[in-house]
Amino acid sequence: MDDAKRASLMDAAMEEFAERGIESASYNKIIERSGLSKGTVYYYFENKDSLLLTVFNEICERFHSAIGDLELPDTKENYWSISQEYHSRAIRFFFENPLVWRVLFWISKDAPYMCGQLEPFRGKVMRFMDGLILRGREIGAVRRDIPPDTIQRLMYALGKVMTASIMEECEAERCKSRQRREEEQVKIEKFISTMHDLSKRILTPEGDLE
Amino acid sequence: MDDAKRASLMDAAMEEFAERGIESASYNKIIERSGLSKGTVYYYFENKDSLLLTVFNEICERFHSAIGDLELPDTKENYWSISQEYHSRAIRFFFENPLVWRVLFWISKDAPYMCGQLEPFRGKVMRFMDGLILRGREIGAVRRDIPPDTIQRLMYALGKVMTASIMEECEAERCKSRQRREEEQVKIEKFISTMHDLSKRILTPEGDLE
DNA sequence: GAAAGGTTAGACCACGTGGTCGAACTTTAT
DNA sequence: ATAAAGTTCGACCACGTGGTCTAACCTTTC
Repeated sequence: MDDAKRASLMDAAMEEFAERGIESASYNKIIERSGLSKGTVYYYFENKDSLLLTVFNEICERFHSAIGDLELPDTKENYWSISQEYHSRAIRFFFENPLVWRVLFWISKDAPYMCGQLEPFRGKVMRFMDGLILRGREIGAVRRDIPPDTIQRLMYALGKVMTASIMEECEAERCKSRQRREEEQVKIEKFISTMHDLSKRILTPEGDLE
Repeated sequence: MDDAKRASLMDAAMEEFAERGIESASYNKIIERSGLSKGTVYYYFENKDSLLLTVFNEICERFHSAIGDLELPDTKENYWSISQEYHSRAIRFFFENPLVWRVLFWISKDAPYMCGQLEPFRGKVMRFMDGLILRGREIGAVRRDIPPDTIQRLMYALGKVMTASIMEECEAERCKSRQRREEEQVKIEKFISTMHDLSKRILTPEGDLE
């Protein structure tokens, strides 16, 4: 498929998905937005799901390359600095790609709808985080009295709520008082440390609480 | 409207909402499920939204009367016992009304769709929790470095993830090994204390961490 | 008993949806 | 130059949706 066409289709899909969510997004509307014809789009993507798969894959790759390589920690002390670095990179990426953030936000909501088809791609985005938590358990940085998958969900929920809060706040500020970029950076800085504090509090095993 | 008819409509609506979520629920399907005719239902509820409003109101009342009256705490020590009592009652209620849990789950997802029309009713369910957090701030039981509404969202997310986890777990156990009710109670007991521990960790102000 | 008002039933409508299809156009291979 | 393959187009279809409307049916009132 022609690069320009592909790009305009991806953009249209991202916008539609971001605005209306995965389930509510209309394939017809996406096609309309892209400026391509129905025949063309259907020629390459038999339905909305297969298009979503491609969009999601692209998102995952962008995210993955934005995070770069981070090694799993091998000591407790190591754990927290790596965890913080990860949070830091992730939040910065989302700040620079708000559309991606919204699409992921919706995907995490509508997840059951795709019935696990997205799992392999989700893996790319989440593998590190999942692995981090498991490793944390092994080296004693993460509590063991809560099942790993519950911990994972907790951390995703934490990330989601906190990121949504800070993004909304900055969005609002930008609208009304067009705050300077540096101020925003300070806020993000503080946000990251709050995130870090929270995840540390939640994860630390009983005995290690100071 | 006839009581029996009203009840069958409410049941149908609850089921449909619980299964498919608020947005995806089909008013047509609800009507069909209820066994009533289109004319009848439209005679009382002009659209899906107004039906949802009624359903939600009923849920709120049930929840509210299940929780009963709890006073807001006036000391730090008081705070945690009341908070735990609230969690305990809420989780027990949801365990006894899984359908209600699912509907609320969806509503919290699809909330923006109703554009705040549900707010006054939500108030009934959440007022105590919201008030508790604010009071906690005042009496120094809850940290002040995170805005109250972010804290609230955090606590809802925490409750949602944790409740979902425990309910899924019990559901699964029930299916495969038909575990005894007492075992389940023990699990719930443990779950409540974990919830309590988590919320305490998250909320406690910096200086007060032991 | 008849008129009036409240209630019920379901045929009907317009619309947006996902999806198909054949004809036309473009590119490539022979 | 011609045939074949690849691509594009948009009219078209069946379906489920929210919602309307009239004719009939009760129930109450006079």
